[in-house]
Amino acid sequence: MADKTLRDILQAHGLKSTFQRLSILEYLMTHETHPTAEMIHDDLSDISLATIYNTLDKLVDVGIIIVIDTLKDDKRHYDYYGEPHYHIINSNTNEIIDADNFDVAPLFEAARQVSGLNITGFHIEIYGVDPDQAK
Amino acid sequence: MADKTLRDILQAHGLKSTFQRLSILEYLMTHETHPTAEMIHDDLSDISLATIYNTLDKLVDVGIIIVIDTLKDDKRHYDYYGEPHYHIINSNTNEIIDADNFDVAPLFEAARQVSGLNITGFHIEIYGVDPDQAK
DNA sequence: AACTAAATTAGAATAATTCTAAAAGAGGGA
DNA sequence: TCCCTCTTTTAGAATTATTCTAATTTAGTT
Repeated sequence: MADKTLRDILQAHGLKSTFQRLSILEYLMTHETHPTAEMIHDDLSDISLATIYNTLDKLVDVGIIIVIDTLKDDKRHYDYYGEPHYHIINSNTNEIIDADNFDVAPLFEAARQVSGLNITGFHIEIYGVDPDQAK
Repeated sequence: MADKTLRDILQAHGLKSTFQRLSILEYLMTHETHPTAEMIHDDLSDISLATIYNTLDKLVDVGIIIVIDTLKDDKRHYDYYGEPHYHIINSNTNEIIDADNFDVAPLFEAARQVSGLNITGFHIEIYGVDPDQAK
């Protein structure tokens, strides 16, 4: 992961580059674990927890990452959002799978028709269970 | 709203009928406000806040209602889930619109293909802004 | 190199939600 | 109808993820 690229991403969204932001962004881009603020802080322990939260908020605001807060653990999980995608959550394990094999255009159009709004984004979570488990 | 019907709904999901559960369920069925626990407690002030939370958890567990916790206000909102539907959120006002003009079957099939899971449910939030507002 | 607005930080504060343990109630059976 | 047992309700305390504060440091520009 070239440092240059990370700086470019931040700059493209109007964010100053700092050691902390570069580290956190790289962390999110290279981990598929959908971590919480605390999990990031455990691994990047030189960065204060306040900065972890501040930075995550900023990255969410500009759309670089998104929040997943529909898990049962009462914590916010974060996900690098380079390309739009949806989430499949295994209710047996709470594992989150990224997927993009679905065209959201018809859904956007349906939402526009109902609401009259300009659609700007979406959050989709699909829940499932292991096929051999009762529920 | 016949009391009988409310009891039937609870019973069909294996929940005992209590005055508190009947009141909270009726409240959710007759309000389109997607209330928080606190909002429900404000209106049903004879019911303790602990019971509001306990009951909401139970109703979510059996699938009678669902949680919406992707708003910016850091509170959980609850929604009667008589029929499956998705949510359109106006980012200017945080208003939540219920909509069902979209067939989720293709999305379920896509998710099944990717994950191999038995799909059990979904949460969809579509975000939009008023057309005449920049963003 | 200096300047200024923005970012970082430690620690305190907040507040939504959960927990505890005691009292009340629901529903089934006799 | 009256127990009986298990579940539900409750007030208030406890928890904890997240936010706030105010002082320090830093990034990016002149």
